Amino acid sequence: MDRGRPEMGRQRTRASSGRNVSPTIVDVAREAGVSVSTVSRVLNNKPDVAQATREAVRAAIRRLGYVANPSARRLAGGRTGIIGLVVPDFITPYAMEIARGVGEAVREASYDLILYSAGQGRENHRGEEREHAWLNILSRGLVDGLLLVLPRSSGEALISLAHRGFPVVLIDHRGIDTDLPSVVATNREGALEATRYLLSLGHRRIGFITGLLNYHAGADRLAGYREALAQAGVPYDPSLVIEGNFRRQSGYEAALALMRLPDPPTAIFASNDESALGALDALRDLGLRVPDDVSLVGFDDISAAAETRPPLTTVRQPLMEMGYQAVQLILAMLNGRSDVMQQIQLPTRLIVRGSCSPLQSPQEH
Amino acid sequence: MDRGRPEMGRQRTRASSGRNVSPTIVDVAREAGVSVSTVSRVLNNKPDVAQATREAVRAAIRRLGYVANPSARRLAGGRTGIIGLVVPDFITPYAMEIARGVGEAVREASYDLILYSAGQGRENHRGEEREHAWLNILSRGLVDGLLLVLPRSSGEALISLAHRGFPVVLIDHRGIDTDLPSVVATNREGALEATRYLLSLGHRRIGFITGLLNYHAGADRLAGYREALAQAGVPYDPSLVIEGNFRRQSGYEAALALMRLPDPPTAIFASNDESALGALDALRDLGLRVPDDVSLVGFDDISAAAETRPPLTTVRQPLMEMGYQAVQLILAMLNGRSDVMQQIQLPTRLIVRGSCSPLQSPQEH
DNA sequence: TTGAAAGCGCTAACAT
DNA sequence: ATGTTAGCGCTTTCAA
Repeated sequence: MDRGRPEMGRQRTRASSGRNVSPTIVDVAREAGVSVSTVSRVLNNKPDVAQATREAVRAAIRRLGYVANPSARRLAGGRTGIIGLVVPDFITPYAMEIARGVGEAVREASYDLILYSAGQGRENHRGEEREHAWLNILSRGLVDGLLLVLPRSSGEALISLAHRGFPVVLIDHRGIDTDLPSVVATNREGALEATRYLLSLGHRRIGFITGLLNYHAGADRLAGYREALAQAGVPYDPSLVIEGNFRRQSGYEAALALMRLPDPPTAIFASNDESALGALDALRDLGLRVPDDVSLVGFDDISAAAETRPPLTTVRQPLMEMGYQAVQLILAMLNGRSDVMQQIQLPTRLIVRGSCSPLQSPQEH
Repeated sequence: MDRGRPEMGRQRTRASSGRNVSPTIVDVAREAGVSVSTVSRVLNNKPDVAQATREAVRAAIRRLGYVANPSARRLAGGRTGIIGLVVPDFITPYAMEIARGVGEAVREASYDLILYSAGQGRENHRGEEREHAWLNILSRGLVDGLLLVLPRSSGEALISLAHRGFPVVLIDHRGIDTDLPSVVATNREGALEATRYLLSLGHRRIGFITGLLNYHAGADRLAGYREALAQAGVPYDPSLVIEGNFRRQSGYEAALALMRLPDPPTAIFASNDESALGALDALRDLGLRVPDDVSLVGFDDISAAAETRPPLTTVRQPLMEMGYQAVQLILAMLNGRSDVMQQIQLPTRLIVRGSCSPLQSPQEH
């Protein structure tokens, strides 16, 4: 078959034909009177380009309003300058607070940020499967590195991604046992401090509303609670521990259950602010006053925590800072230091506001 | 120069050499024993593929865990199946509420969603310029269509994008005078209704805290306020109108200024809930009771509005619905109906809660 | 119904 | 210091 002279392609490229929709690197090259490689070089700030040439190319770029196509860039093995952030949803303040820290750090580093929500349907059926597909998609085509908040993907998928050399950092990861780079808060210590605080106020019957216990954060907070109790010599009473799921509604129901106990607690520690907010609603519905009748402590310090009545005493988790640090980590990896295998742990801090008061010992009356 | 037999390329492609990092279409083709074009056909659900072949390819895809690379896809002129949403920031409930509606609609249509924040620094220096660059980037490489909330880009850039045939829908756009497809709420009518409500309660001196007046939403709400006043025969008093910027802090300051007037208003209408929240703070700091001493109305009905004390009477803007409708619009465009040039306008609705009360006419005492 | 091959816009060897 | 060219993974004519 005659396929000779293929260089006389039967079809002219779009770029070399009439007027174009959007300028390409070829247009810039022609405009500046140089080759595409030279344009590529100045685009990527490579050395070995004469100063005059460099400026001529820059001028051409400006004249044409040229912006490089990131897909083509990545496809050809280059960088997109974009970092991806995968969050569980676009709604909870928790995730958005992290996104804020990420956004700030990313901007400082002159990267751009793209957000993707893994499964708007929370914990639903195909959530993990879809996140799996997305890891693939994002990592292969769109971004230079990936930050995952509360990843739901199986450790295997993530690990293989990372082992392929793709930069990944986990933020507040769940029970994935791996040595992937990650950023977490001192959940156990935070819960320990909060429980001690309640103990120091004289409380002995302290209700605990758990989070999802298959999350590291959930399990660790429960561990901190138990540890504080043990250290204080207060026996652990399983009936005071109600399993929740971090959601406001579950906090409401748990608090109701707790206060209907024959011997109800005098204080409640919720595993996060959202469920503490739910507990607050329940307490109010029960006609109980906070902190007079029962003390309440949350975890996270989302902005709503300061605005409840009374304002919520809570354990602050440095969400923004966690996002910020995660970016620093991934930046290091992006800059070749693939040896980084750090697990950053950031300290929590008890924020005392108005939702707790000393126990009024009934026997003293 | 001898460049004969180019088919004996001196370098084997990565895909055809040893084991691969991530399976490509070539791998799937080999696995299924067909050509890449056939794989592409089944990938894109094209006709003219034998049922048996189609299934064999599907099986191969499943076996390999293959996921198509969207960058390559788009570069080659295909679809990515991803829709982009550009929001002013990741924080304000306003934008996130819209994102929620978008997320829902997008999922229903089996598309995926990517979020980008145009200028986390709000209204800052290079905000518009950066958004411009992003329009280019997103539209050329990453997504099939773009939804813009409160676009800050010059109309020109947007229009040229749209004229190139790229699907764009504006949500709650600013003063861009264009006939691009867009979704907005009935801002003027909403403000009209709210003001009438205050009027019906007997209020005559109604303070107004504006939003940014270079936003359509801001200007239209002011217009609605003035129109209601005019219709009721109440003279317009410029000293009762304080310019704000939609932010909580500006609402605080405006309310302060309003109440320090020699003849202060008996009711305040803020251009959005966030500034109404700020006004509420100011009123409280001033020792004024809402609604007894002064009535207050907001706009938007963000979720926090129902949780203030007293709960805020406000004009509900169907934020989620706006996002949802915007997706329907872009979907229509994506499906070839490039004739769609609709301006969807969604109705607002007054939500009466506890922050307003009838005017206690002092002269009747 | 299937396959071959030409691009899409870009980067990275490899030449010069 | 600059140009040439071979891919990157995919879609899409065009042939068979």
